[in-house]
Amino acid sequence: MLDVALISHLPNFADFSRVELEDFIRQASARRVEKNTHFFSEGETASSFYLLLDGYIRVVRISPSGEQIIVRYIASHELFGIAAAIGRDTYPANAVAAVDCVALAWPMSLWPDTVKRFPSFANSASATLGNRLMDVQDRVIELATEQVEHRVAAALLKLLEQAGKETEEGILIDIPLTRQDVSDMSGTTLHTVSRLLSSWEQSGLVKSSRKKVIITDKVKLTNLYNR
DNA sequence: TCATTAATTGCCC
DNA sequence: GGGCAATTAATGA
Repeated sequence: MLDVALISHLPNFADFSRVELEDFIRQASARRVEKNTHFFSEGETASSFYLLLDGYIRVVRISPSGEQIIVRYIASHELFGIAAAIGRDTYPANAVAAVDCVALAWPMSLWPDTVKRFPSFANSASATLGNRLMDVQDRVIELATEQVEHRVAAALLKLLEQAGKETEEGILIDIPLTRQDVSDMSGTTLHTVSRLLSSWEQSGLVKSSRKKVIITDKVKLTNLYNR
């Protein structure tokens, strides 16, 4: 039996009564997904919507030429797979666990009624979609106008926002992240990312090792990006 | 220890 | 900047 405490503190559920929340969570099922396996794939019938409780998810699309593009990462407490909210009956992208993940899943058939009954739920879903739309727009502009250095810096700063964790050395991006991953996010190659990270490491902006990036000077990295 | 996967670097376009 | 290859490093079975 799932506990309402898992979600009761989230703004999505602000106007659910205790009973309504209990009823809602009774209809959820917990889904554990191992690192590097799919929650769902692009084009699949969207039978559930999800709330990520723990972990990080990569949203991935495959370009016509077969290259993988990381569209974004999803962090804990975000809704995902909300195809119904944008009037689709299939998922628009692949959702892959970047680490071992736990999420709650509800049947998509509950979506319309839930949105109707609970403004807090509807509003936070809209906000989530709105934020993602803004991110996409930012990235379109970046890809069209910015230098590679700026795009890579922007990708790292975005991840920092979502998955930053304070450590003694700096702020760690708390997701296993290869050079390839970073290049799949910023439209460049792993070689260029490797070279950039090496030079940034020399000038003290970041520290990186295998699947790990720590930002040691966020201000300088941000300035680099704003130039 | 071995096989696999990731990262770095140099050379060339 | 990207593509490629050679090499080295880290990791996990």
